[in-house]
Amino acid sequence: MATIRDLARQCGVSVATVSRVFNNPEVVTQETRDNVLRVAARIGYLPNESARTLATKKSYMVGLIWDTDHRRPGWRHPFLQEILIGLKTALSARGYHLLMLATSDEEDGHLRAARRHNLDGVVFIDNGTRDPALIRLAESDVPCISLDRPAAGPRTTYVISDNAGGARLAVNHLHEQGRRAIATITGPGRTRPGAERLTGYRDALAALGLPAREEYVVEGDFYLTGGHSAMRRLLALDERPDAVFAAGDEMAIGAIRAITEAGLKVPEDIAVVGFDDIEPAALLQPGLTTVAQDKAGFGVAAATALISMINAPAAVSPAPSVLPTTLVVRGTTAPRP
Amino acid sequence: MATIRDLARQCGVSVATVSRVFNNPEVVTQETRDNVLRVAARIGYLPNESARTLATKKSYMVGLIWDTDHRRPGWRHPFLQEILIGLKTALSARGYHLLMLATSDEEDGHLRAARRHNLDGVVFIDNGTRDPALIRLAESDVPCISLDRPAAGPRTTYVISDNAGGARLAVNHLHEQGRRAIATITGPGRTRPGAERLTGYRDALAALGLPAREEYVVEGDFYLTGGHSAMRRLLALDERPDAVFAAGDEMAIGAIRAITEAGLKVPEDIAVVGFDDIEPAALLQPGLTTVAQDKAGFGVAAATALISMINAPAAVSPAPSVLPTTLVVRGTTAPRP
DNA sequence: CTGAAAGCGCTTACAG
DNA sequence: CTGAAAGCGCTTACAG
Repeated sequence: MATIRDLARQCGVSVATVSRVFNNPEVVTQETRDNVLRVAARIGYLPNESARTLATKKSYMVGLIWDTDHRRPGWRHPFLQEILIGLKTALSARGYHLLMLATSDEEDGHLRAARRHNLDGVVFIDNGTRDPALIRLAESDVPCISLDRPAAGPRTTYVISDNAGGARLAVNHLHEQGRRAIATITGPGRTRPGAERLTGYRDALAALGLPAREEYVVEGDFYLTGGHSAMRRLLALDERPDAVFAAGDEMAIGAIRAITEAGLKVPEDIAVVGFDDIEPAALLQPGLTTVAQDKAGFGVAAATALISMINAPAAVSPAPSVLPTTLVVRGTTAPRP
Repeated sequence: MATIRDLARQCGVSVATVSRVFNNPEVVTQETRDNVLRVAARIGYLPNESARTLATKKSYMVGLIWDTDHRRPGWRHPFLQEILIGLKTALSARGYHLLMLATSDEEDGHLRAARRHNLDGVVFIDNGTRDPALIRLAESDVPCISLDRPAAGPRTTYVISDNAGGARLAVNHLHEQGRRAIATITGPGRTRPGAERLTGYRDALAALGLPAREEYVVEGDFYLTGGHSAMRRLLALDERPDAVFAAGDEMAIGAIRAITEAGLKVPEDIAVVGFDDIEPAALLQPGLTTVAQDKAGFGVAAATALISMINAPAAVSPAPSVLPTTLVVRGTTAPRP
């Protein structure tokens, strides 16, 4: 591997000049610049990023903390994967690489990794909000951005969907279809998206003048099995709902299964709306009507906010980004017969 | 940030000794070792990885090349994601981080990135075999491992499933169910998994003494739409098959849809077997019988092979790993009525 | 516009 | 077992 010294020697200039050709080209004459570039290409010179990082304190690497240890079931993953791809693409476009950090069980493990590797910033994805290691990192001076979950710190912000707005879209749509007994299967109450979607559900009912029946609110877990058992509870009610808003597609699919098992039909007897628009939603028969999150938007918003923090002189946390959601109508909703 | 010099000063030893405490502890006395460690913890000393890499040429980072540009449709992604998680976990366990490389359009882009970042190795996932940039990298002295696709080079190997064996499992299972008119929807012929699964299908038919009818072999594209149209072709045959082996779950799902649309039933009229065991396979109704690939095994095998190459002195490519497949029986196959 | 020199934070023979 | 010194490959004031 040719070093900057080799290149300088072959060009008959100092290493400082070679360095300038790559980092500050406008300061060196056209002639030397061309020459250095030509020789560099010929001998295959490549700057050593470790040496650059050591000298500049800038790694152009962003850490990704994705706790893949607790192997949870379900279809949440495709959602995360799309976000991950969007993030990587957006970061790539601005010259940053993404370093997937090894999981660590020490409380300062993530922060240590960030410092050791001179990471310019860190992204959290699919992590618990209460994880002490994340809090530690978020509260440090390392620029951080959390996806789909709130997080706070001097140089920390987050990107989240308009969960309440999406829930209102779902309820309003069901109402337009003539449904009046609209139940909901919620996410875990402790999660931000779970809580916000429930708020949106309640607000929409109120705005429509529909009664708020507490027996129509059943808590799920964002997974298929939780949706299934929640739906069974709803089916056992004296006054069966004619529509269900499930706060996640997986739960919606579990609910549909419970409905079918009970000998009822979707959407004729009970209409179902989910949340997320994961890929299988379009492939089921009937297709799942759902509230779509802007997955690519997550990546772009996260990259933009993170890089602006990285380039900002001191502690400034941009406001959280709230991404709009859209309703995707498929076969699990239809006008009430 | 405390440096090794700060730490050495506070401990009253040389930086060399501090370095040894972390890299070669058995060579320093218990006493100094304990002292250095204690002070290090107190002042929060963290070794700078860029400096270490510069000095040692070892980064403990493995590059991941995952071409996410060509946004292909479908359910292939969950499969890749599970592999990715397995890989990351296996690498983490051995102290390696995974650097997701920015996509590049230069032919030597990946190789340059590997060299610039002092990557210890590189993993390819979901890339075309004929990509010149990958060939360039595979033929370099950088240890490389390709997942689910063959690749060759002085320090390159790959991990792949026993595709032919899996296909035989599928055909034998259909035969046991009393099916005799067994068709197949293949993957693209140019792909290794596509070609091998077709071979397995043919071999199994021959071993069972069933005739090889060329009209029962229809090429698909690994995606839902390809499976759908391939199935329509099969349904149009004079002698309709009573079973289909689709070389991918997505195609199987497309095939089921086509069968249903034709007014036929799965598995009564036509039994269907897929390949991959992607998550939705278990969630459809009826569940999809399929040949499962060992997704976690990919990650472990890849990490093991890669690290052994990294630690091997010179050019040695371990033999490719071939992972066994297993049949997962669900609702889309049943004895012929 | 360019060069000499110091410095980034480590590791590792080489002596002792 | 430990220290002094050189070296890894860059960047960046500071002079000129």
